[in-house]
Amino acid sequence: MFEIFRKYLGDKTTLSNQDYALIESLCIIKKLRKNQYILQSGDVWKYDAFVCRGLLKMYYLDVKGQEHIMQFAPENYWTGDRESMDTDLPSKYNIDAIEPSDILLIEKNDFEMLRKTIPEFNNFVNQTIKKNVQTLQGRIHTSITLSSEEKYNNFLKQFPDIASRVPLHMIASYIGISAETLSRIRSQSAKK
Amino acid sequence: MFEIFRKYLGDKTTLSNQDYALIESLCIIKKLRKNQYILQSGDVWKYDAFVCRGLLKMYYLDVKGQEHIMQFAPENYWTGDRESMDTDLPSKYNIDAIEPSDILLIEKNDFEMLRKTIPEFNNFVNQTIKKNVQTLQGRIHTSITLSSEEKYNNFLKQFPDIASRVPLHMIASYIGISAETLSRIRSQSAKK
DNA sequence: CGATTCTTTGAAAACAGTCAATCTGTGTGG
DNA sequence: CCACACAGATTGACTGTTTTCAAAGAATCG
Repeated sequence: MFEIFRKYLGDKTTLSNQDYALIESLCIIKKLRKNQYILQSGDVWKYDAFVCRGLLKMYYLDVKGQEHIMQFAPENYWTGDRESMDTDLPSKYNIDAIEPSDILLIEKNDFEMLRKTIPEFNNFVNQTIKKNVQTLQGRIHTSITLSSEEKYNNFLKQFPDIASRVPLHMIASYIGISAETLSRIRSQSAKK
Repeated sequence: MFEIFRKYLGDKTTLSNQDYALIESLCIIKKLRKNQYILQSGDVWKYDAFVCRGLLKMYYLDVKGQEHIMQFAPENYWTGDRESMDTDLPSKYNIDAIEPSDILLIEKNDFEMLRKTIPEFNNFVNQTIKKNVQTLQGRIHTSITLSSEEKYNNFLKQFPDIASRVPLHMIASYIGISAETLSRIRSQSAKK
């Protein structure tokens, strides 16, 4: 299972076998069943999580028990609540597996150590953070700019793979509209 | 004017006079009149910009000519289009001054150099980026979770200073609703 | 003062949310 | 292997919210 992570890193960096050995020694392997949590609101998050296989979601549960999806994390994506990790405060969010998944966890301090000891790894992480910021900004942009229909089309364009793997109501939750509205939007679009 | 930046840095870091001298030598001072651009869509952004005085906004102009505000940057905030800077691609956004403003620009390469030569400065930048990520995530959270009224109240709580300095229609633009709707929401709230 | 920008208001239309019922497909246990 | 339960999707009717357009009132600035 580490092989997948190794391959991912190999695409983005040039690390020595020693580096890989060090990284591997710090990885905690976790196999998740469908619906299994890796974070529940109230817990403090202490890891960086890399998804090798499967699909997770991070979401907020409001007072009415409704789910608001902040992020989908398919294979080769990172997930976790950075805010909780950085502040050591309990998380507002939940993360669980939409599909049976394999993930790697690296403990916060180990991760920092890796960044300090392997400059290449650090550069790679900085790159990843930059991309992440771009993604977040893009989502804000679409959320204040686009109509519901445009948001949906944009989602399909941006995450075609995810769109076909998750139920419609989760896409609705992600873009911030009700499942019924999305269903109607989609049937309207189909007519054209 | 550098004094303001120095004070800001002093609050967050412990730098030597030498460090400050180096930083100052790379700062480009810019005074802006009201409505003056520092970035227009189509340009490539190449700086980190620190606001010493005044208030800027970063926004997207849609096909109808409507403004969608991505960020307000008052004194002691950073602004700029990181995406354009990181990718060297033309920006989609505009940045201009809502109030007469004084800003400091540090050229992208100089900024990187500072991060490499002054570890304290680098740590500080990393902290700032973390906070920025939290802010972005928080905004996504509110945008998919809250009603229009709640978004407005949340804005007032989060940015009371800005709320009193910008016209209502800019707040509306920032939270992603029409100016008329916000006007009505506000008069409703007043009744209670 | 005159011009511009900002805010408010009204009325109509478009849009989205809710609730409840039905339909569909899938998978599990008997 | 069937029947049933269950999760997801769709639809209708209704309600509530938001947008749009237009016009009129404030407020601000040179």
